[in-house]
Amino acid sequence: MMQPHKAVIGRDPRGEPILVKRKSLEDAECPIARSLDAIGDWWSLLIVRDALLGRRRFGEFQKSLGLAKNILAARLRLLVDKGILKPAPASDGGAYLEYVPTPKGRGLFPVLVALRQWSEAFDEAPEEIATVLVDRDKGRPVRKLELRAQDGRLLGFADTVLRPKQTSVRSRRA
Amino acid sequence: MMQPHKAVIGRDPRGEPILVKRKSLEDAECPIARSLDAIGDWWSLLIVRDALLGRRRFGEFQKSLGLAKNILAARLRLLVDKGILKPAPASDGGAYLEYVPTPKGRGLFPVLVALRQWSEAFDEAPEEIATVLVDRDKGRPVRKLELRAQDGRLLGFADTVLRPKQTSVRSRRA
DNA sequence: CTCCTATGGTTGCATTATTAAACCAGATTG
DNA sequence: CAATCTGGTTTAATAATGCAACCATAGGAG
Repeated sequence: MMQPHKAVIGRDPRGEPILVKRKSLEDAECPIARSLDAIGDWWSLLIVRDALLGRRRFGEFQKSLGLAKNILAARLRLLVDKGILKPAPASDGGAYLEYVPTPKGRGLFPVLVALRQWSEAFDEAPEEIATVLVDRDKGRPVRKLELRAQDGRLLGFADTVLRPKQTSVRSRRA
Repeated sequence: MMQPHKAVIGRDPRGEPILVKRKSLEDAECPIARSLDAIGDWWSLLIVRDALLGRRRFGEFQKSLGLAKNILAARLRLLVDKGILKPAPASDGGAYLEYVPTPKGRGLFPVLVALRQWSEAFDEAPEEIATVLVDRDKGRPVRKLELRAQDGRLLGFADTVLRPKQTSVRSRRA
């Protein structure tokens, strides 16, 4: 069985095994690092995207993404472990599991929208993008994501600042 | 018994075997896949985060992130290639390069905010998150990112739909 | 029931990526 | 001009990925 974050990376001069984790970000203080620890690999977010588009079954994901089946199996296990997908018996009475996004999984929607809009704005070949995200009611493209202050002012990157939380005597990393 | 398997997928002009490479997503039609092709690995987004926080130099990134120097060098090259960072002579007159975010790099700000807010909302140990993103003027936490329709209605995941773009008559590639 | 096929994986193994550490060149300091 | 700092590259190891083979279960045909 795979042990994702532990490995012997070598022996010291006395032959002692040196045990080191693959860099894991799960106990970082930075929330961005923490989120990347859950979904920061090549495939996880794409699986979540597919799940939010309504795909549910192993074969659907595999066909849609074209990734190796062992990798897909490992990723699905990870996403289930992290509470992003939940396994459920097949809704059509079939014999196999379905993988359904949890609220935590649906909570990634803004992340996916942000990535989409970044591509739309900065990609070098935007004409190759095949889809548009539209408002279901009116069928018109959505606006860009907006970040606002509590009083409603629209905020850009330069209008924000990262402040240490005051709850404990932690050293600040950023 | 299984035959020894060689993952040779072709031959280059000199007859050397072309071997399996990592999947590239750069010509996907999905803009999320396209963005992940640029910044979808373990470290790139964290480097961008650091750059947006004002870090500029190789040593600053390395100390902050704690990643191997060869990996950092490779990632910086990649981010420069993708137009996310731009190398510039050191602003303090020193001899080395600085890596400065371009507009495309600053355009990742909403992605970083979305990831941060996802952690804040769903992380199992949110008390370990050390910082808050605040409005610079008032010093108060920002609101959650908002997705709106063109007429201003606030949109959730279920209020949107992905629509195929109307493509030109000509290139209807399979 | 047996054979055949489809689905949903696991296993084996070659290749690639990541890592820590050693090394190195140019710039800065003593 | 030696020592040290900065900014990397090289080396050698482990971990992750990709692909095809293999397997287990379910359903249908004969």
